[in-house]
Amino acid sequence: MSATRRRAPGGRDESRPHEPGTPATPVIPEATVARLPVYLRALTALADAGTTTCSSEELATAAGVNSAKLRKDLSYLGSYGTRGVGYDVEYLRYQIAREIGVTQDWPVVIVGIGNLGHALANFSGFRSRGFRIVALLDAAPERQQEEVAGLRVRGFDEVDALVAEHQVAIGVIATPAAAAQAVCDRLVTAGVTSILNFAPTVLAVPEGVDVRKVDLSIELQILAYHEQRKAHAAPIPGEGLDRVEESA
Amino acid sequence: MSATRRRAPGGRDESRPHEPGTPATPVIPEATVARLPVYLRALTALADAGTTTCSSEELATAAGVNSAKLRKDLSYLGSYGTRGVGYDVEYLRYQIAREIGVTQDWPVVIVGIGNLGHALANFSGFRSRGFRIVALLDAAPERQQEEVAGLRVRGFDEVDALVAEHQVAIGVIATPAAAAQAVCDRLVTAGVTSILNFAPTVLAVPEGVDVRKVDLSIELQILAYHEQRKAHAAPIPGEGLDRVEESA
DNA sequence: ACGAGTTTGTTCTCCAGTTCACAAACTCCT
DNA sequence: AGGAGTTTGTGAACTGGAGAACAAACTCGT
Ligand SMILES: NC(=O)c1ccc[n+]([C@@H]2O[C@H](COP(=O)([O-])OP(=O)(O)OC[C@H]3O[C@@H](n4cnc5c(N)ncnc54)[C@H](O)[C@@H]3O)[C@@H](O)[C@H]2O)c1
Ligand SMILES: NC(=O)c1ccc[n+]([C@@H]2O[C@H](COP(=O)([O-])OP(=O)(O)OC[C@H]3O[C@@H](n4cnc5c(N)ncnc54)[C@H](O)[C@@H]3O)[C@@H](O)[C@H]2O)c1
Repeated sequence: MSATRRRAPGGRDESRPHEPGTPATPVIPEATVARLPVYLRALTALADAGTTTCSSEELATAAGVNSAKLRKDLSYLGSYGTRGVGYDVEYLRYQIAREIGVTQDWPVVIVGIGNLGHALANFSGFRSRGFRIVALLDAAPERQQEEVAGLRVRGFDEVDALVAEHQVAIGVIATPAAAAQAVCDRLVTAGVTSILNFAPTVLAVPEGVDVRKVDLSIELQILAYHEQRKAHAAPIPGEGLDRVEESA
Repeated sequence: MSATRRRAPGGRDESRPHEPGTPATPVIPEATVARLPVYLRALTALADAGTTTCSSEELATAAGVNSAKLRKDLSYLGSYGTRGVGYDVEYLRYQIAREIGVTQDWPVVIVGIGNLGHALANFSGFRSRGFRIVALLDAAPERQQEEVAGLRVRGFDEVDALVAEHQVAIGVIATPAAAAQAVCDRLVTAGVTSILNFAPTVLAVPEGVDVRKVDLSIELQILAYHEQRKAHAAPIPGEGLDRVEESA
C-alpha cells in the first residue's frame, strides 16, 4: 500500500505551517468531521472484503453520500488520491483514522449501568473502533456487586480516582434524566472533557467541554412526523409518489 | 389552558388552504422538524414542574437553543403565542405533539433482541413519548423462548403477519451489521415505511421509506476528533482557551 | 383611555455546506 | 512518444439555515 506517500515537492504543501501564533491545523468543517467516521467504516468494510483500491464513486456509494461531497471532504485532509486511479483503501483508512484520532485507543468511562449501560458495556465493537472501556460507575450499591463484561461496577464516588488513574477524557452518561446534570458536573470536575449523553436532558457544561447527545425518542419522533406526512399526503394506499429524503 | 384558541379572523390564515392540486401542508424545514421533539420534551418538563406559561427565552434556554431560532421554528406551526405574554405551556405542548404526530401511539417492532434489543424493549420511556412496542423479533431459535418486557420474542418469519396485524409503520433494527440489510428489506416488504437503524451499515431502501441511523461509535469518534484537537492546540495542561461549540 | 413595558412573529443579512462542472493529473494502449 | 480515457481536486454558483433586529401586538398600571 501507500504507493504515493505524500509528494512533498510541487506546489504548496499546507500540512503544518506552524508559524508561531497561527493555530497550525487547517480546520475541518463540522459537517465533514461528522462524516469522516462513516468513511472510515466504509473503508474498513472494503479492506475486509479484500479491496485494495477504490474510486470516489465507489466509496461514496458505500458511505451513502454524493461523490463530489466525498471528494471535497477528503480534500480537507490532504491529497491522498491519485487522479485516474482512485484511493488506496488501506492508506486512506489510516489517514482518516489518524485525522479522527483513533489510531490508538481512548479510555472511556460509562456512568449508569442499568438497561442501557449493560448493553454498552457488553458491546464489543467499541474496541475495534478506537475506544476502551476502563470503568463502569453506578450510584446504586446493589449494582456494585456486579461484574459486567469483565469489569466490576464501581461506586460513583470513585470517579475522580478512576478518571485520573486512566487519564479518561471521554465519559458516557446512561443514568436517568434526573441525575444526568449532577453526574455531568462531577465528570467534568474529575477531568472529563467530552461527554456522550443518553439521558433526555440538555446538559450545561463549561466552555471547552464537548457534549453530544443520543436520544432515541427524538429519532422515533422525527420518523413519526414524516410518517404522518406520508399518510396525510397519500390517502389512497395504492400508489403515492411523495418525495422522501434518504438519511442513512 | 388554550385561552386563545386560534383567532380565525384578522390577517391571513395559512393553516389549510386545500386548493385542489397544492400539497396542503405548509412544509416545515428539516432542521426544525429535528428540534420539535426537543421543544416537546422541554415543555413536558415545564408542565411537570407546574409552569403554565413561558416566554420564548425561557423555553429556548430549557431546550438549549437560541430564542430567535425557537420563535422562527414555532412560527412554522402557526401563531400559538401571545405577544407581551409568551406561550401557554400545555397548549403549545399539544400543538407540537399534534404536528409531530404523537397525540396517539405509533406501533413499533424491534428486530434483534440481543444486548441492545433487550435494553430497548425494557425501556419504559417510549410509551409516554408516543410509541408502543408491539412485537420483538429475532432469528435465533433460543431467543424465542424468552419473554422480554411482557412480550414473547417471535421468530423473524412472523414479521409479515405481525406488521399487518398491528398496522406497524415503524421498525427498529438492532441486529448485527451483516444482517441489517436483509432485515431491512423484509421489513419494507412487510409494509414498514420508517426504520431506525442501530447497525453500523448504510441501508439501501426504496423511495418513500425513511431511514434514520444511530451509531454510537460515530458519536464517540466525533468526540475523539475534538478531544485530539484540544490536546494538540493546548500543550500546557494549565489553561488552554480554545473555542469549543456546545452541541447538547 | 392611554402610555410604558414586554414579547412575539417576521424580515433581512450572513454564513456554512452542498452540488455542479471542469481543468489538472494520472494510466494505459498503440 | 502521444493520444484516449479515467478520476481527482477545487473554483464557483446555489441552497438552506442561523442570528440580529425590529415593528406589531399584547398586558398592565394609572
Ligand atoms: N434503555 C433504553 O433503551 C433507553 C432508550 C432511550 C433512552 N434511554 C435513556 O438512557 C438512560 C438510562 O436508561 P436505562 O433504561 O438504562 O435506565 P435504568 O434505570 O435501567 O438505569 C439507570 C442506572 O443509573 C444509575 N444511576 C441513577 N442515578 C445515578 C447517579 N446519580 N450516579 C450514577 N448512577 C446513577 C441507576 O442505579 C441505574 O443503574 C435514561 O436516561 C433513559 O431515558 C434508555
Ligand atoms: N450493544 C450496544 O451497546 C451497541 C452499541 C453500538 C452499536 N450497536 C449495534 O447494534 C446492533 C446490535 O448489537 P447487540 O450488542 O445487541 O448485538 P447482539 O449480538 O447482542 O444481538 C443481535 C441479535 O440479533 C439477532 N439476529 C441476528 N441476525 C438476525 C436476523 N437476520 N434477523 C433477526 N435477528 C437477527 C441475534 O440473534 C441477536 O439476538 C449491532 O449492529 C451493533 O453493532 C450495539
